[in-house]
Amino acid sequence: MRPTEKPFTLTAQKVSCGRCCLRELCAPVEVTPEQEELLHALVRQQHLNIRRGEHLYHAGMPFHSLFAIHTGSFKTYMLADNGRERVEGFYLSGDMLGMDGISGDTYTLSAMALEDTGVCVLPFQRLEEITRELPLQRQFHRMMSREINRDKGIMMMLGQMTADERLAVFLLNLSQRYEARGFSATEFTLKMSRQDIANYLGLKAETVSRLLSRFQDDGLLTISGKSVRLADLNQLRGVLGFGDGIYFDQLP
Amino acid sequence: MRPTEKPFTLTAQKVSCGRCCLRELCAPVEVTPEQEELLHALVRQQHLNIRRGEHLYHAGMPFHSLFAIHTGSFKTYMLADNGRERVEGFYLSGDMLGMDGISGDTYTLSAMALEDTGVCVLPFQRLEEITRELPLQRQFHRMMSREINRDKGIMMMLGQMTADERLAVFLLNLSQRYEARGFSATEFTLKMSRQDIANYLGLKAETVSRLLSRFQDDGLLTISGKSVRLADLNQLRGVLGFGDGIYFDQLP
DNA sequence: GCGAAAAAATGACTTAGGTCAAGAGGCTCT
DNA sequence: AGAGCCTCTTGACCTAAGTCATTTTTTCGC
Repeated sequence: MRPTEKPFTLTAQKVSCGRCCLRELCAPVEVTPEQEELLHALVRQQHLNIRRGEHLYHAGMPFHSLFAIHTGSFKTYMLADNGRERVEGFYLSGDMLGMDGISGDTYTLSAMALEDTGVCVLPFQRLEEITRELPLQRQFHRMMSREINRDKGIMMMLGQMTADERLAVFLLNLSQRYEARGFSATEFTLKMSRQDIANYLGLKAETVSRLLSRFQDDGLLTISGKSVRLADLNQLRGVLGFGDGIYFDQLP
Repeated sequence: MRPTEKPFTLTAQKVSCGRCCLRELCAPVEVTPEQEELLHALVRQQHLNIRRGEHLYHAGMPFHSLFAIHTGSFKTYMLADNGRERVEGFYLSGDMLGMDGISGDTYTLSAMALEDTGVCVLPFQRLEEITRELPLQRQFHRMMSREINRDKGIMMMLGQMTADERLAVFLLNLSQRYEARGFSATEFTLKMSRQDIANYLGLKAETVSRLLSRFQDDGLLTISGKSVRLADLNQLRGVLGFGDGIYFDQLP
């Protein structure tokens, strides 16, 4: 999986840090070069590399920072008292992670890397200061609200959709997000296990397996292990019987 | 349904506006009298009375304000393209409404009054200014994050819980929220229809009806129309088979 | 306070998705 | 490279919750 678009020059790479790590935060905002430098300074401050299967943070850990995913992907999940796990979301490069921690002193979710990853650490206090100084406060609030609306979309799904609708929404959403990152919208790798997908969708792994096979039989997609090729996006949208998109308010 | 605690004096009533409308925002923060006056000015600016069944805002309407519920309660819901409705939440007095609108220029949900209500209008731009000036920015972020975590809780529920667990969580959550507002934790009125409860919980109205009857047969509660009396909170918690509380991170 | 209309309760029956079990690939670690 | 362990797939069967239909209760407009 690699970008289908222009490769980065060295200068572009530097810019890409603002555009990539923090793109969710400052996407459509105009900042002066000095302000941009301020942001870069924040981002550059601390990088982390988390290996596949390792945690970026655990539920209950003291909250100090948000994280911008530079490369790789994460799942977030919570563990109920009785041990039931619930996968809350999948986060790709450019997504912001850790907003669950803002409301308290600790994170409420755990974040596990689905592959080897690189993240930028954004000390929250400093970030609050910067968003206050730069014209980013509104942007920051938008970002949080987007997270709220994303969750509303998932609730819609979990509350009302059938199993095949859920899987279709999931695939279309991934497709859309990869596309927004310059990757192919129709061919990508599922970094997460069937079990994780199922859990996220409120289903069982067997059901996801069966549905993937059925979608393949119906010519909607080709799947082999973790690699999917969406053969017919429109037909896949057809599974929903109506427009999609509202379900996962993603980046503008 | 009336507060079980001390009645308000006139002065208390004035204070109560900060404590009631905005309690979610500034609950544990110490503000100077002048700052408090600033807040009150914001709150006093515009009041609305919305009658049962009327809307406070519709999905798609331009976003300008948040709303603090002074008295009464609302449901928020979204309508999918195909007409399916999804109830997203129930909001009681003191709750903040409208955060779904922050991420865009319009509200993404609709908010309908479940009874005759009074709300304070909080122009968002002005609110952002105030939270920046007063030491409330962090509080405001907390409030938004709480909304995020609340949704995570609902997702947990919709994704993994059985019908009776869902209903038990729902009732316990309401109980807790009424208690936090000074009402009885065990006797209250369901302002919303069975249909709304069912929709919110990802069930069908018939299932909710049957479960309420079964809970009554099992001695967990007494229900008559819209009035519930939770007879045995612990037994109700027992339906969950484990601790509750994490599912609906409410006010501190 | 009355009658129409909506909401709620209840019963009979159906079904989508879960459960359990067994086999097939496909990674990882030496 | 090969053993062992996951993860995935597939089949057979089961059950929780949904659907549909009917009755009862509540609500609301006049």
